Amino acid sequence: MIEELRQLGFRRTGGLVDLLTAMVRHHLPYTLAELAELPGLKERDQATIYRLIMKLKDVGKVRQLNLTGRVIHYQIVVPGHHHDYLICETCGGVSEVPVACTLGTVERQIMKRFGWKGLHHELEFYGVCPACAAS
Amino acid sequence: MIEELRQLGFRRTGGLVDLLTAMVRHHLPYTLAELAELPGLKERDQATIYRLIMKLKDVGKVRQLNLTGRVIHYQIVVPGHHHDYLICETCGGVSEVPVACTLGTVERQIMKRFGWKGLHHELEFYGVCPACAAS
DNA sequence: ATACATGCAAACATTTTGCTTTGGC
DNA sequence: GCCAAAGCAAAATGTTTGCATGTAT
Repeated sequence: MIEELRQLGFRRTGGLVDLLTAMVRHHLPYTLAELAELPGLKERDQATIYRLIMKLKDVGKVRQLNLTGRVIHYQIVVPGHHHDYLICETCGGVSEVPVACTLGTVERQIMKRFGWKGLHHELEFYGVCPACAAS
Repeated sequence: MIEELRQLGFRRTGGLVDLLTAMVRHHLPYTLAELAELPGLKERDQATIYRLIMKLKDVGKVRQLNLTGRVIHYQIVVPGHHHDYLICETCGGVSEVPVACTLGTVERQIMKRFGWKGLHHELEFYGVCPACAAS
């Protein structure tokens, strides 16, 4: 993957390697602050991580998720994988929806009928998780 | 509608009336800054609008949308209406998806099978709008 | 050698809160 | 008169940028 990025003008720096390693491990959404706490990134400046994330976003390797309004989440893009999210409005927890997503057809429909390009989507379900509902 | 809110402990203040009037007019998503520019709200303090929005959110009359990651949008809830959004990554424009949404069944499925309560969802399609694609 | 990446610090944009005054009930 | 809402100003939070230094190519 690093090789692929080098084709795109990236340098093989310690920061890039550490960041990709951390993000690929579970390919979950992370905030900038969470990334800076991950093993291998603890010593790195958040500004550095931020700039790497922006570059990876530009080439489509990272996707930005607006899950909460207060912090931005970032997730590594794994080809063939799609994610939808379940967010608890009480505890703020984020998990993935254990149900297949069927919006690909809608996406293609919009591109074809209305002339949009490069569509992708973000789907979040908000509510109260079982644990919070119990208490 | 004001009457309904009074049952919930709201006072019939000028701010509340002006805010509801502005938000109901087109029932579109607005940022706090945009709300403060709307007719009838120009003279009101943003903190006042903010606190009203929070109270309305608490009772389910307003929904928060995390469309961009940098600013939060708020939209009045109109029973029976549901909205999905098309967001241009180039110009930042927000429009509504002119296609019916079929996620209600998924929602019920998640509540039933996994024990979540009070689910609703937010769906955004991101891409490049026809106008930006042309230039 | 050169250009890009990094670290540190500061600038920015928004959201959120404290406190005093005003106004609804 | 009492308690909540409004207005003003400041604090808090998270994102983004400037600049000097280090490093990959």
